[in-house]
Amino acid sequence: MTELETRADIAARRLLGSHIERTIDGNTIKARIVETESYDQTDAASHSFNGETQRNKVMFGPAGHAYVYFTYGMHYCLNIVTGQEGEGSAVLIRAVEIIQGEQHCLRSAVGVNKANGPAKLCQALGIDKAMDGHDLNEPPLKLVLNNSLDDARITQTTRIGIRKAADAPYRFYITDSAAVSKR
DNA sequence: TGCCTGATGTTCT
DNA sequence: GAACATCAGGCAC
Repeated sequence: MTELETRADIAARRLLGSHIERTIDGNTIKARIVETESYDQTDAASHSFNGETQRNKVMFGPAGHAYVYFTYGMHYCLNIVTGQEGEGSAVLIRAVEIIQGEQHCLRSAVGVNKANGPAKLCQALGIDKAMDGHDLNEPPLKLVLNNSLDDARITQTTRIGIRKAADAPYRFYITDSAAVSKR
């Protein structure tokens, strides 16, 4: 996972087009990452901005691990830890496209609406706090890097759904994907 | 189509 | 006690 030991914004670009393999009850769901946001310790919107806490300690761990946090009382969001150990940087997975095993998803919505939001994709893939700190080299949640995506197909823009540092252009998505979240 | 609001619990100040 | 990296449904236009 050394490719993720880099700046969060660079890692966020690399993660676009990569695959997540989620195994539930022996069934594998494959999803392509189409939208990401990067966060690091210099960023006021990041959980790591105010230093390490019990909640965000995974962010300060080694790259290639999952940081899952609970928000708004009912939703989980999946991040992938990037950068060097102790750096406190991570990439939020905002949206994925299900490319295999859609029938095994734990969410009933159809088509691109299945996983076009950070909380929706966690629901669809059955990701919760049990996955916090999970090594993404191992099942039941694996990250398969794929750097074949052409830079010209990536759009960089400002993040959404946050108040702090909302002007920072740390959101990345695959321009021609239908699964990119609207808000 | 687009804005508003309720649901809900963890975390931090 | 307030903030929060959200979502879905309801309502007005």
